[in-house]
Amino acid sequence: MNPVTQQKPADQAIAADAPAMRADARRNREKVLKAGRKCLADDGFDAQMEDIARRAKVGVGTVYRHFPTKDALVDALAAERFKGLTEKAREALDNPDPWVGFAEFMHYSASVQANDRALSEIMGARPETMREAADGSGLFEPVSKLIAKAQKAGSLRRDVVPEDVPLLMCGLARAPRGGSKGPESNWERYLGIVLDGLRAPAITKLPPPRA
Amino acid sequence: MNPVTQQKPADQAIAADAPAMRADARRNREKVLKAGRKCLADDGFDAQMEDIARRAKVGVGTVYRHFPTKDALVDALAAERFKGLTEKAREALDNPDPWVGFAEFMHYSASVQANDRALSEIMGARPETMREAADGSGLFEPVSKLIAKAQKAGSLRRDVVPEDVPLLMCGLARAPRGGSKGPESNWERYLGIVLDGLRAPAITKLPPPRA
DNA sequence: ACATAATCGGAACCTGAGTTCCGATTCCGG
DNA sequence: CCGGAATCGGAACTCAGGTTCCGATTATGT
Repeated sequence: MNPVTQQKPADQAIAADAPAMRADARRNREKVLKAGRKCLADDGFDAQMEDIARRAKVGVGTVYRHFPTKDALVDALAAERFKGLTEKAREALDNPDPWVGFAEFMHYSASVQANDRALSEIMGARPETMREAADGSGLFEPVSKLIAKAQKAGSLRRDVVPEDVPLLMCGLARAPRGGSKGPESNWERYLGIVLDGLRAPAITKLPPPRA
Repeated sequence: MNPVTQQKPADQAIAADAPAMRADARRNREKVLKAGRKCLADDGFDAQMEDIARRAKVGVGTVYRHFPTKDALVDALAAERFKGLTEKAREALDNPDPWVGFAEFMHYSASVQANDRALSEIMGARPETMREAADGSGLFEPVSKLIAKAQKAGSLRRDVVPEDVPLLMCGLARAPRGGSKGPESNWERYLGIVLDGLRAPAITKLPPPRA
């Protein structure tokens, strides 16, 4: 209504680098991030802002000063995790054995999700957020190379395409919490099965990927 | 406070068979069930009671008369689905080729989940409900036999145990909604990979299953 | 057709959780 | 050491969505 009403910058986190952010502010920002990591990892998206604030020993208001929205906080932390994935994918590219590199990446990816419920929820139920975070961290490129390399070496089945990766990671995302409740689950068994399914030569013929 | 306060029968659906339920009541019950199926399939657990009521052309009160709680309704419908799975597993046992029978069961399981968001959410995020529904429908037994048979025939890897099935189904649950949003996703590709991973002989050694 | 009781419908209520607001507090340059 | 500005904290607000309530409606036995 008011002509000067300004939109909230659509969910972005408040700049962390700010030319001159007061020292206590930066300190609190870190505390919020750390608390957020822990709470979101434990309770997933259900984690409550108040819990995060309490754990950070800070008022809710402070949390909101740094992250205008719960989603903003979640996104920020998701971005962190994806950066980690991307880094790992790059490292894996250096592995002399392309298959081992690929497998290591998958293992890392699964284990991260097993320890971070929020991440696994994003992977499994929020394609939007996931796409953004993945793009933002440039995950696609190293993963594509990883796949191409392993296929050229003849160890990865020929019919998987880079676009399958989100799908695979989603499956992995779900598995961790499958049967039992403990954070320690049987995800490594599941991963083992999927990896064997990804080896060359393929037996089951896959339908063509849908855009 | 009042000494005669009576507890709500802990989430059970109201008996459907009732000795003498009024005809319109039974009719409405059906309408609610049908609407519930559709809404839950589309929106998962987020489906709203009012939407269900509206779709059933009925008031919310009526929904609550038949199902004292949203969970009760969800449970009731989950039970239906699990009954279907169990039936399919029994049929699969009759297949002359144990591997084909097993694969068919997995395919059915995945496709049901691809078309029912609520079911896939239960599989992926509510071990409790899932366990109950599975036990209630006796799913475990035919599945165990299916596995044993396929292993004896030498087509299914030796190191999978019946307890892995929930895990596998969870992964399948997640995959459907992986990358894209459309109800039609690439789940069949994912299933193909997992099936190949389940074939004998195993390559990757799986860690022992955790209770 | 009538009485009675079960059933219906949907407005109103309640709770939980994200978000806003503003007086109190803390930082930092002069 | 001071003053102003940025930051903090947490009470209060808002809103969505599950659940309850009760007068109106409708089915069923006689």
